[in-house]
This record gives sequence, C-alpha cells and structure tokens, in this order.
Amino acid sequence: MILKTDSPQNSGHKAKFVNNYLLYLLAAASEKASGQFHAKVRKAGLRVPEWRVVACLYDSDKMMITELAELSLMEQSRMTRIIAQMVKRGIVKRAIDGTDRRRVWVQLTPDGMALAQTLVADAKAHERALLSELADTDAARIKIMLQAVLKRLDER
Amino acid sequence: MILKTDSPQNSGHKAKFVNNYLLYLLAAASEKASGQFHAKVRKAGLRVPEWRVVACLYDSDKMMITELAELSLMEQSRMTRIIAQMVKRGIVKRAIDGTDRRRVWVQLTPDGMALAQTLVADAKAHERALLSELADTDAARIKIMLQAVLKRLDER
DNA sequence: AAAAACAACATGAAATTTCATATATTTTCT
DNA sequence: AGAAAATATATGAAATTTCATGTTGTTTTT
Repeated sequence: MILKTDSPQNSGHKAKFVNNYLLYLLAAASEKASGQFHAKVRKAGLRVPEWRVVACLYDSDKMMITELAELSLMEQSRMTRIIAQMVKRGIVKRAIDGTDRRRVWVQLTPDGMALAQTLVADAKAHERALLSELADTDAARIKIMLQAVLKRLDER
Repeated sequence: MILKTDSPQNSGHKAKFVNNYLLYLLAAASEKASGQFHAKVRKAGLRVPEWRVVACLYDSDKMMITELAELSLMEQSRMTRIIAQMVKRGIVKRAIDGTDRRRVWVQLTPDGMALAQTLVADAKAHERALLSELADTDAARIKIMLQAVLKRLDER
C-alpha cells in the first residue's frame, strides 16, 4: 500500500483561523444544522427559499413582499420571483392592498397552510432532537444567546 | 394624516414561529453578522465566496478543490469555477499533484497572501468589535457553544 | 493483471440570483 | 395643488449556481 502524500480533510488539526472565527462558526453551524432539515423540506416538494416563505407566513395572516424578503433574509427582487412561482404552484396567493395599491399581500392558500403545518411540526421536532444532543446548559442558552446577537445587530 | 392599514415589519410583536426557531436564528445571525463584514470584503475587491476561499487558504499551504468546497460550505462544481476565476485574477494558483494526478492543489499567490493577511486582520478586528457588544458571559461562550454544535453535527 | 469500483475534478444546460433600473403609487414639501 | 421625494414591486440582462453526468486517474477485487 502506498502512503498518501497528504491526507484530505486536513487531519493535521492545526487550528485553522476559520475554525475559531465567529462568522465562520455561525455560517457553518447554520449550514450544517439546516442541511439535515432541508432534506425533509425537499421531500415535501419545496425548495429552501420556498420553505422560508411558508415558515414566515405560518403564523401571519398576510405579509408584504418586502416584509417577506426582510424576514426571509432575501433580496426583494428575488422574493418577487419566488412568490410568482409559489402562486403558480398554488401555495400562496397575492392580493393588492385596497388602500395602498403598491402593496402586495401574500397569503397561504389552504394547500399552503396544510404544508406549513406539516413542515412546522417537523421543524419543531427536528429542533427538539437537535437541542437534545447538546449539553443541557448549551441547549438552554443557545437560542437566547442568538436572539441577543440579533438584537445587537438590529440596534445599529 | 391617514392611518396605515397595517404597519410593516409586523410591529405587532406576536412572537412568530421563526423568531424562536433555532435554524432561523442561526441563519439570521449568520446573515446579519456577516453582512457587515462582507461590505469590507467587497471593498477589497473580493466577492463573498472568494473571501471564503482566501480565509480557508490563509493558514494552509495548499488545499484540494474538494477540501476547499467542504470547508467553504460550497458544492464542488461551484468551487471549481470560483477557483478558475481566482486564478485568472491572480489570487490563487493551481497545481496538479505529482503522485495523484486527479488532485488539484490550490495555493495563494503572493498577491493573494497579501489580500488574505489584510482581510484576516480586518476580520479579527470586526469579530472583536462584535463580541465586545455582547454581554461578557455570552461573548465568552458563543464560539465554544457553536463549536460544540458543529462537533455534534459532524459526529452523525 | 483485468475488471470493477471509487475518487477528484470538469462541464453543459437549465434554473436561479443579482444588479441596476423601470414603473406605479403614495407621501411630503413648498 | 403641483413638484419632488419616497415607497413597493417588477423586470431585463448578465452572472452565478445547481444538477446531472462526463473524464480522467487511482485503488480494490477477484
């Protein structure tokens, strides 16, 4: 057997910058933790950005395109196009505001609401499973901590 | 003055699902915290995925395309194309492994290393500023906590 | 030592995303 | 009221990303 020149995955564990860099840790934790659940989302027939919209609308009667974009962490023009697709697929419906005709209210259809309920339940179960794998003290604090980070960031 | 039908940003503060959902909090914290720094990255002439590559290479002599993709949280084919662009711009260079000719080693050029050093220093300063805005206990624990989450996720 | 399986990277084509800007509507200013 | 500014959404066009698959090279099986 021939020895490899170098083993992949940098198993030489020499504490790289990124592995101790907050923004990287946040991105990696988000990406990897979400990855698992996103498989379920796709099995339910949604793409990830669509799931975000559904999750945002789950407990709101209706939302504007701009609000959805902000809350779903996406650009407005992208959201416009995503909503257009979701309308075609019967997941949401659009309605122009009677008073301010620039505004478009987006609402889940009955089908969309059914999807939302299933997926939100799945999401909560997945979250519980994930939290249960953490040390108790971490599980109890992580969400509070992230909310605090978000609060600081929004205050700027 | 005419009262608005409904105020945007859902200021009715009725604790929405997403605002207490771990995966959303992670995504939002990542997105918003990174957003600030990414402005600096673009001023330095890099796009975000390129910065990720630079940051990964910062303290590695060389990395394979696959390793870079894994560490930078991107798909391999995307990484291949990003590296091609970075080669054109003189930020990195490619070299085929002598022993295993499937492998491509990617390395920072001197220009790339200069960029890396500047940006990593900026990143560290930005991180310090961010952490300093958090409560001391949170600042001390957040990275450790995220590392723990990542460890659990990788163990699966 | 072939054959089969695996691994690393590249690539075509479709789809999505971004960026800048257009359009329509409402609000504010003078 | 009329002009200017602001707001909400839409859209064209270029660029990027994704997905499936193709190539090439290496390792494992038999």
